[in-house]
Amino acid sequence: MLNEKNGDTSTNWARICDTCQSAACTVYCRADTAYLCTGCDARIHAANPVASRHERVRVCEACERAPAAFLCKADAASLCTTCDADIHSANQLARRHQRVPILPIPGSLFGPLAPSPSALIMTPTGETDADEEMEEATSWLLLNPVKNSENQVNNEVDAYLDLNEYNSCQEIHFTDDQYNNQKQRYNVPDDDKKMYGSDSVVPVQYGSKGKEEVDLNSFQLGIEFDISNDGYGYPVMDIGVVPESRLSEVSSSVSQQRPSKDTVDLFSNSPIQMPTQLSGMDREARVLRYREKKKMRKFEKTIRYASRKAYAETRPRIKGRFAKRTDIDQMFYTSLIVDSTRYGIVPSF
DNA sequence: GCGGTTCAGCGAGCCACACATTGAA
DNA sequence: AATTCAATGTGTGGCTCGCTGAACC
Repeated sequence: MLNEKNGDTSTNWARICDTCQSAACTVYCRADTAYLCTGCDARIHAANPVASRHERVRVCEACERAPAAFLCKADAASLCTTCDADIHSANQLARRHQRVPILPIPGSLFGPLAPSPSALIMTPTGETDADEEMEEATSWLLLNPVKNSENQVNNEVDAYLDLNEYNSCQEIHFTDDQYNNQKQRYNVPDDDKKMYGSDSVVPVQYGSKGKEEVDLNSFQLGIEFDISNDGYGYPVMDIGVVPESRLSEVSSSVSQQRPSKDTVDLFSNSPIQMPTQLSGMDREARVLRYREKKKMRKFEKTIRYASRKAYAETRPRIKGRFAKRTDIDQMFYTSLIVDSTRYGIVPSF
């Protein structure tokens, strides 16, 4: 994974850090035109105020060789333009994956790198499991006002699809300036314009645009871009109306990371528009995507205690089951005896 | 069309034990 | 009220096995 010289594109090995030449790079610094590992990034960009302003972007999770330009929410992965194009041109379903531009990491924060956007999608920073469950339940319940037994399944499918597809169903055309800006930033091939346009992925530039416009665009798309304190911009999906009781509970912890108030107001004041008619193909694609997502959701697992995970991973097993350490010791002792007798060595304990 | 066989995929259950939680002293 | 201690409950990952549905004869 690491046996690769910098700049060598002949292999699929991950690019190694330009500085330490040992660890796999995790970010790309445009100002330095350098790929850096987490440690070197923190060290270099904490050196002085000028360096701390360098904009960095994460490295593509697929090829691990180029700066990530887009975040695919369906795959929960940060991808460079090449991998994004490759992966999302594979089939119609993949083509419909929603992707959002990745905003650069600000230089103001140091220490451990903030979690990757993809990780944030899975378990957004600062959110508890209860928050996620609430979001999920809310996203389902709010969009399934009528749940009778006869149409429940269809309603669930439709509602879930509609919520997620709402963005992509809209005819969104971002301006050439917007597109060119993003393209210039991430070297997006011209061919991708149509692709991203069809996917309704609107590059959002916080630097050049007012917050109000961004919010408007985000609402139109149903995407709320979260510019948290760590500077990562990532979309927060499926955040609907939060019950006030719960909102008050979570607002203190969440308020620093997302402008949830705006979302609540927008959604509560503006009824969500649902697509009225779906063509056969469209619906089939939606159902496929629904199943795909549901499958993914089923396998999603949140680790509550990392320490227990670490223990479980190091714990001895017999046929997959956790084994008593005494058993393992006994096995070790037995094997040792066998080996010892084989080589004529008598163990002394 | 029906019944039997084979195969693949999926999910529940199992295991030990560190750690969290709870209740009593 | 605060602290300590013991008892109980929980969560963790890899493997196996049984169930189910599809495919085939």
